[in-house]
Amino acid sequence: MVLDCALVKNKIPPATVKRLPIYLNCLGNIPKGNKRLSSTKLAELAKVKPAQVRRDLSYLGTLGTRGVGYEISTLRSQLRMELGLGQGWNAVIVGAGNLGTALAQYKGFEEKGFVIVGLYDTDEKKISSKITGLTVRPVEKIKEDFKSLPVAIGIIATPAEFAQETAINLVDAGVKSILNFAPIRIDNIGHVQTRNVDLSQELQVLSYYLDRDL
Amino acid sequence: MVLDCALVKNKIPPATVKRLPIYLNCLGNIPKGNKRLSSTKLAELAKVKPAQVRRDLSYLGTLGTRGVGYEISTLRSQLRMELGLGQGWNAVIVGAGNLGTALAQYKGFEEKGFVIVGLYDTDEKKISSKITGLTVRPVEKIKEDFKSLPVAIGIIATPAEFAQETAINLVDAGVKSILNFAPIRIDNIGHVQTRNVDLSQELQVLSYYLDRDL
DNA sequence: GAGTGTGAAAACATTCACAGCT
DNA sequence: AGCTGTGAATGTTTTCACACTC
Repeated sequence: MVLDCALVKNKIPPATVKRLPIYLNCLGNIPKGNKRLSSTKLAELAKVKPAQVRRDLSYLGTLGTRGVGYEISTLRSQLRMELGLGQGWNAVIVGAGNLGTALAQYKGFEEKGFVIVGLYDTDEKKISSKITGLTVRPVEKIKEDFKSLPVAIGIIATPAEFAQETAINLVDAGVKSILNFAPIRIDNIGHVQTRNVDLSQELQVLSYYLDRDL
Repeated sequence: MVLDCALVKNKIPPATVKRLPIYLNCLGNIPKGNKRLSSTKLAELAKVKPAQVRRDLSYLGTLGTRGVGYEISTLRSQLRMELGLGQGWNAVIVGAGNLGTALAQYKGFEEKGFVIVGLYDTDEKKISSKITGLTVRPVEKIKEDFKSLPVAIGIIATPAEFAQETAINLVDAGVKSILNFAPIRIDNIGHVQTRNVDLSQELQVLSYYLDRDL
């Protein structure tokens, strides 16, 4: 018989994890003053079925009140906690081109509790310039910089050909996970979780549905 | 009994559709000279199980040769055709900020058969400037421009507050689908398929797994 | 022998429908 | 009356395992 270790967190299904950020986002768009909301209302905002909302939220523990609904502020902090967004993860962006700059300026990040603490590039012309209050630093300094300020997440916004070596640098410097926007797949390196975002992928999926639906 | 209409395309499950662009991408990274590949090899490149590859590809019709594998060039064109990428969809980008510029320059798009034919903004200072060979035009001209050159896909890269009205403009001008990068959800408008890409969403999912895995 | 295509099983995800709380 | 939480039903996706082809 397996020992029921106390550290085993109640596992939330991946499909649900993907929706939690959406719910969190929807809550952000609700006018202040509203204190509670029902699964039906949240479902409408998030474009899912009410039963789905209830099932998803039930994985976080019991949050709602029968007959009444969910208290918005409680729900918000529960979602943030569950997603691990309470602690303000430090992140850096490698690649200060248009994509890197766009990401550095992207509203969504700070809002959700990610603090961009560094911006790196190899281009002499960009180094030392300032973008959104951050000074662009040379990539060689990554490891050194991380000694004084540990960074959990590395975001790759370099051209495809430098993405792999950038990933290795980041892992070497100690990041815990990597988000890659370069149009090339990067594999998990050791224990470091890597997620690849292919900006053209969604467009291709759209394209598939373009000729069939209706 | 339901009439078996000839127009009914053999439906491909959504989970499979999402992987087709990944396979296509993997094929692009194979050195020329290789003529065939096995499901095991492709699975390795795409980070899925071999059986998954075979099942997915089997939805496209019989493509492989038993005992031999799949012919790379045939498979490529089949994937492109199935995804509707053969015809070079026209697309425009609204919002010529950093994100819009990054998207305009993004290698992945042209490669996959999307042709960015227009770039629009409201900012006087940006209008008439050139980005990657495209002249930035005022958003008011969208409808007029589309009369001479029909555009299937509108890409929104504006700040959140202008995203909704941009979507309405695009639909009014005749796009068939919309890809939204602004950090706000846009609903399907009429029959126009809308897909929302939240750049911070993946980061939030990463964050969830940051404290549990290992 | 090597590698596909596919029934059948297993795992996972969504939805229904209703008991139970406020 | 209104709305949650959840067993049970249904639908979808993944995986296994093997008959079949080259």
